[in-house]
Amino acid sequence: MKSEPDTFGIDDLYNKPTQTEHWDGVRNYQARNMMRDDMKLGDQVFFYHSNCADPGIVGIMEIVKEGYPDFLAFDPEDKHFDPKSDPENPRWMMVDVKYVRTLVRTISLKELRPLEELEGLELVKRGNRLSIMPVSKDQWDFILSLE
DNA sequence: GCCAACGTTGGC
DNA sequence: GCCAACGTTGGC
Repeated sequence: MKSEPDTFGIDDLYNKPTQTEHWDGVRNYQARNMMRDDMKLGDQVFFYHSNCADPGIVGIMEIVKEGYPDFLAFDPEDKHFDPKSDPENPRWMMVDVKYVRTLVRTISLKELRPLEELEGLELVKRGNRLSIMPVSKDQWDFILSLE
């Protein structure tokens, strides 16, 4: 899962009282579908810092609440408000994530991109802008072995 | 700040 | 249903 560290980084999650936060503001159908259908309680997730000096994987989180309506979409005052979503028929979903740990170092996109083992990883595909993407068990283990 | 890549919107 | 216009993402 990607987030911009200037907006909400791994340290912000760490500093939450319960080290837990809802992953709000996702307004992309593919990403929504993954939160709604694929992410299960206890699943581990990489925290990725995007749009910053050194984009890459910085930590690990865990799903502590499965997909439910993104209530910010209902709030006209909120920047993520979407008039087409309402409580009767919510268009956008989110999950709750909990901090697990920060990696001892950032595993940068630059470093991951050329690795043969990660061919097929969504993150390193050209032009990828998805903010949530799947990682296979093999890819996960391999990436962590680089830490 | 630039710009390529991509998703969404809306006229037709 | 096509596709041009537009807005956004995110690496660099």
